[in-house]
Amino acid sequence: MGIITNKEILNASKLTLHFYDRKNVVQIAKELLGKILVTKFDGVITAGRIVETEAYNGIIDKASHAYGGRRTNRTEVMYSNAGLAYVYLCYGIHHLFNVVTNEKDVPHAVLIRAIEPMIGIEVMLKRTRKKKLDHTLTKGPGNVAKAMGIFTKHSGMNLVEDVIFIVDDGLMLKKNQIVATKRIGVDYSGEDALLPYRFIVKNSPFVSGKKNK
DNA sequence: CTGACGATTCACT
DNA sequence: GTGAATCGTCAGC
Repeated sequence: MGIITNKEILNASKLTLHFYDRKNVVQIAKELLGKILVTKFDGVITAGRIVETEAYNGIIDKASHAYGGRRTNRTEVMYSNAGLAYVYLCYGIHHLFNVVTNEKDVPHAVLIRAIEPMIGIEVMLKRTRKKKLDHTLTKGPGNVAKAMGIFTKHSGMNLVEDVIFIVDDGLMLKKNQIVATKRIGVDYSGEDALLPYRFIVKNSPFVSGKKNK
């Protein structure tokens, strides 16, 4: 979806608290498509275009860790102010990166499920121990966090700072490039598993749950 | 303290 | 399509 330079990333406008603190988490998940996720650890920048997200709609969403108002050490960050990272370990192996939305005490979040690598591909390959770039590098939430160098220790980090953040370079997706589907891996949540809370950029080879390898 | 399990990925049949 | 990997979290005792 286009080349971008290091400089352009840093000149693009970073999403602010105002983007994250809105009430409609599904709308935010949709709007995050096309934005650019950036990490800058010790001056090393990696970045990729977001092409797949999922909304988790707080205490009424059976698929959410915060369903029923469940409040634990792990999920506490979702109850914080918007614009923080919620990162947790899944299956003891994978670190999953989410963006906390809505106001304090409303535990909404958006899971970033896939990006298209743009900057720091060599670094991403090293982090993931992969030999060459293909769509498995950043396809699926576990792979996104791994390639971007995001771990559970980053949970609670403020996305308005300069370490993990999201920028808008002005790319506008056409309406017909965006598809809504049911979420992945949440079959345990009954009828809520059917909600159209997953958003993907049509035809992106980096979107999960597709053929190829 | 204990046991069950997960917003996944990958190798293998 | 099936199953293993691997460990922090959480409910229950």
